[in-house]
Amino acid sequence: MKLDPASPKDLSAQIAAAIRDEIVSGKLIVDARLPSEAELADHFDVSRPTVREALKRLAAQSLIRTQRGATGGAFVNRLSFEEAYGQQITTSTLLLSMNAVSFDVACEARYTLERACAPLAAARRGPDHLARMRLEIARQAQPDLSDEDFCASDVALHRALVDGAGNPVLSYQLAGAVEAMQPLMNMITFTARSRGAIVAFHTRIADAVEAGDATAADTALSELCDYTLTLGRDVMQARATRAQDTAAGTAD
Amino acid sequence: MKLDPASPKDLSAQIAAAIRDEIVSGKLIVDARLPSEAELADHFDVSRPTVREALKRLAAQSLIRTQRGATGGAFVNRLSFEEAYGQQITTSTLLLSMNAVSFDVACEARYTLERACAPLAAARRGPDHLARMRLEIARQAQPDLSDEDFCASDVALHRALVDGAGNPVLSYQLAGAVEAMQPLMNMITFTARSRGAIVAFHTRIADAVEAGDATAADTALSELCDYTLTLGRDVMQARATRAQDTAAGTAD
DNA sequence: GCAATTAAATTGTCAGACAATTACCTTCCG
DNA sequence: CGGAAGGTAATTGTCTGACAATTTAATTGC
Repeated sequence: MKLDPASPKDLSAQIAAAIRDEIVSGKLIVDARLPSEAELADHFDVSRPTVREALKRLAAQSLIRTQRGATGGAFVNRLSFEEAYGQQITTSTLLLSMNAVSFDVACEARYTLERACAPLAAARRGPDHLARMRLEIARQAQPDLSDEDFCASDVALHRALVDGAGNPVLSYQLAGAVEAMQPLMNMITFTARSRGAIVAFHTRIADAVEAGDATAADTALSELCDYTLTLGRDVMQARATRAQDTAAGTAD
Repeated sequence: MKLDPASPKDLSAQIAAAIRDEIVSGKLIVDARLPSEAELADHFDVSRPTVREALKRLAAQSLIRTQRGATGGAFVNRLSFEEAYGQQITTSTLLLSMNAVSFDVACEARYTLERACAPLAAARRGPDHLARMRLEIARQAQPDLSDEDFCASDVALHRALVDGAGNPVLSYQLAGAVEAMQPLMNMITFTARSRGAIVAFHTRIADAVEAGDATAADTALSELCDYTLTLGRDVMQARATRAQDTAAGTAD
């Protein structure tokens, strides 16, 4: 096997890319066993540590799994929706936090996508989805809930809504949009009044989904989006004012 | 640093998780330099190859980048939208191909999300987005275009539409949904008639976006979705019939 | 025939070494 | 004094060889 020595990439990166291509192209099917590390080292004419680094790269993306022992080795892994969810969420979270994405942009993206799911959820949701939504709404009404827990419950409710659409691909795509917003939402300190308003919105959404009323669900989501944006702007403004005051105080 | 020896995970996986946590939690900020491999090996009380495997795992997820030389080392990488796109697309593609997601489900997810972007695109698209859409439509009208190229152009057009919404987070989320569909779409052999119909839909969409008519864009997308589903079902049915004929022929 | 033991294959980890690359410092010459 | 050449140190990239841990399969003993 030829590896381009003039490539800017590491050998392990090249090997990982070569194996990844074989998986994506279908040459290596699910649960197929890769050659042993020693055989791969021979094949690519590199040492075993280099092969191992390549395999770890693939393992990090859940493309392969490894097993020790006589019949062990590296196997092509069936990428589960669960694993894909997880990867999507960490990637989305990092993307948002590292690129200074504004609250407004992230919020718009989230609710735009979520509103798209609402009609499907209204038409197809099962009793379990509805029950999960009601459960989270009840939790959110507890006054002693911390802001973090309130946000977590918020995420859970919205995931129940998305799952209610009954399309796993949609759920997967939305996972990133919904979950990645949580750190941004956690920056908001919810007052008792704003919590009450949000719970009211959630109740309207759940009612609409229960009634199969797509339009009402969409309207409630749209208004919730606007309300969330307002909350976010208030917090930003208050923070800016406070920073200004502090600056004035130290300058004095 | 303590690593759980009873953990089911490899040492390199544990180390990778520990460093990843520091990045996600913000303890290690963008462009911060990690300790050298030798120092990490000391810190975690493992050998350098083990540390390297951990670093390769993180590199595979674009969380770090490495640089050789005196002032080199591993640095926390700013995850760019570009990199995130790429990861999303490969993950989505594998998820669809490995889990036997039906054409219908994938198609519904794609068009549901895309329709959500249409109103924003109609309101905000720049002249460049419109030009890209017109360009791809012109390309699709060429009769000597291969099926693969036709599909690629289709993807490009829809990406232009999504980008027209002017929300990079939305574009990122949609990248997976749109691009991952391409292999599935490539299974469809487009007849001259179906190509003409699709180009007509695309023209309607572009016209609506140009006019800022969100409703018309949504309607055209919705009808295009239905039409695509019909095409897919026809192909599946034809394939099933052919398989049946072949089976009957061999049984004879 | 069955259970216990042994052998073999494979991944996981370690130690040490050298090569390649890059920034920085020193030295020498103009 | 300045600049260029070369040397030096730090760091990652790669290799070799070895041993440990784990799991399956074969073998042996009863």
